[in-house]
Amino acid sequence: MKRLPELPEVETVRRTLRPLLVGRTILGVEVGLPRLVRHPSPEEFARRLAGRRVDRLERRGKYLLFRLAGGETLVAHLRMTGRLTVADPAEPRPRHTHLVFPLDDGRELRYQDLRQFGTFYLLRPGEEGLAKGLAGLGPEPLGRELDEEGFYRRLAGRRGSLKGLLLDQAFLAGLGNIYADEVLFAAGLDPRRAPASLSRAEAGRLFHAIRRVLAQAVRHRGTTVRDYVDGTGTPGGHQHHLQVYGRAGLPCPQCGEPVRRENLAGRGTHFCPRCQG
DNA sequence: AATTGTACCTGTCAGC
DNA sequence: TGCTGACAGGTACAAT
Repeated sequence: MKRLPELPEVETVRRTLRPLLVGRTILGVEVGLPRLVRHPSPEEFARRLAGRRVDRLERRGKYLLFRLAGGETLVAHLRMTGRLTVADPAEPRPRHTHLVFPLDDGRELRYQDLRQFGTFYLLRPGEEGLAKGLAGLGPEPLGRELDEEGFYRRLAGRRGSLKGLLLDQAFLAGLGNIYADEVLFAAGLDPRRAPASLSRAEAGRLFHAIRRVLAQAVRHRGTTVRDYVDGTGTPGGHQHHLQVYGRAGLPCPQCGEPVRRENLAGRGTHFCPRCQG
């Protein structure tokens, strides 16, 4: 019940890393935990990465995309406990530092990951399919490709619960356990509801709650419950604004009823049984 | 075919 | 006090 970078956290990492990395050249990479490098082999990964300049830093769902000169893309996913930070090599490396990318300005990009779940790819143009999760992502919730009407139509025929739906990256890219719960509270919808049972008005409420909650969390620079820090090592501020996540048994901020915690779609799910009817 | 369950990991914490 | 085991959750993959 305590961590995880989701869309707002990854977006904050992108924004803080961008001025430190764009225009810099990656001199090489020290791979301390080869398992994290999914494609190509760790040796080829290091060889092809050396000497590449970072042209742009983008985000897709919870993936960070380093667009490199020459057309290749370094793809990073922080999963649960990954941290990407730029630091001076003279600073001692924190525990669980598994990848180190020296830069041409004398600093280095470090990847730290307590639980070793993170994943890295180096892809040529057209190779996006090799990162399966990335290739299968649904629309960006804060982008323009999705509108209220299209969102409503996509609910039809979906089985399972609203909670499961919001966690499905192929349905919508970027929500994780914290924001799924916060969004459903903001929309006043029961996480156990069947997606196809939503009225047009309820779907509209959900659609706008998703965008409102995510945008607010980005403004707060993400949520830090334990592990998350941005590209400069700074924690986020949205944890002070959580309404239900991590508040099981505490009073609902809206009606005072104790927040309930239940296992749903395989995840701890927090909701107010009165406000989320 | 879509959905559900399990593995992957390690630090934390409840309970004895 | 110190140990054990359950738990946390994003995604790949197996199973249903």
